[in-house]
Amino acid sequence: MAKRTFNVERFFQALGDNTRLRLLNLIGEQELCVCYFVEILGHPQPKISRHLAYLRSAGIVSARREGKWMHYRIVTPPHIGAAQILRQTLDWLREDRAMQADRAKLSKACCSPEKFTSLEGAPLPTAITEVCCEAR
Amino acid sequence: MAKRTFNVERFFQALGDNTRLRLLNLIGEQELCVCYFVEILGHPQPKISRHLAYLRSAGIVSARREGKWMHYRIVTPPHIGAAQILRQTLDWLREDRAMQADRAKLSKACCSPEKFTSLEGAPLPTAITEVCCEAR
DNA sequence: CTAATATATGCGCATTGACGTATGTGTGGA
DNA sequence: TCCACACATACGTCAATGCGCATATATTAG
Repeated sequence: MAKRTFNVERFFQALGDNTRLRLLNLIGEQELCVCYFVEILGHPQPKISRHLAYLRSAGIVSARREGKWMHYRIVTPPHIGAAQILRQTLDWLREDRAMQADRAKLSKACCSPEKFTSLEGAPLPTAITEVCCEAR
Repeated sequence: MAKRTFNVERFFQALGDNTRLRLLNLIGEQELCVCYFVEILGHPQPKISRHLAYLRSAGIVSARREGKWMHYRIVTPPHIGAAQILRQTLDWLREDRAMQADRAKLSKACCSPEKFTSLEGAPLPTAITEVCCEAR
């Protein structure tokens, strides 16, 4: 399914879109299902889905199905250079105001899911579960 | 002329094209004039020029006129994150076979300009002059 | 089997990007 | 002043991309 040969052009092209950068920023070190992206970014679901497909075709994320939900996580690219660049990009995003706001909203959604009716029944992200909810 | 506000999307989009990566690889730490790109890459001059303009619009390179020649060099982006990513990208390119071949061809063109009639009279690159010709 | 939910994909449209070809612009030499 | 040279830009074309909207697919519940 996913492209076999890692493509440098495709890699950078995938990073050349703000929506996709926001998605990557939200995923971070965890595994997230699509409904969170839709809720946090406030964009129509097909748009989110297509951007995730783009990231997948570029070999930057992978998808795992769990029942009705699709979980996305960041994949370490086969090339060391690309891996370093991806990590550095994520570090860079972490310092951005708007990206921080996105992550804060995600934390809130995980800790207080009652305020996000669209997320009722949605599986919690992998790592955020502890990070976020143990802190309370 | 060049875009005032550094744009992250534009930055990555600029890196998402092999021709532009080859140009950046050729420039490296030096200053090169357009005729070298045309000669080494073997692409039509307008194509090279347009890609250089793209890189310039993305704030990745800057141009300096010296007589008839335009010298291009890599600019350090204003954002630390972007600067690191750009440097890492250049390091990554350095390890690529095809990119090494490009640089080798450039060295040859500088050391033996008599074999590259299109480069007669062209100003030598800034740093390659010593690096390449002192070694012989 | 049917319905509902979560997600993916098809379609039409507008924008951008890459390319070749032709032409414009700036500079120095005759 | 006119020409040659180095480079940039305009134009037309075609492919890729992004988007909204509608619809298809997969899975689970009933």
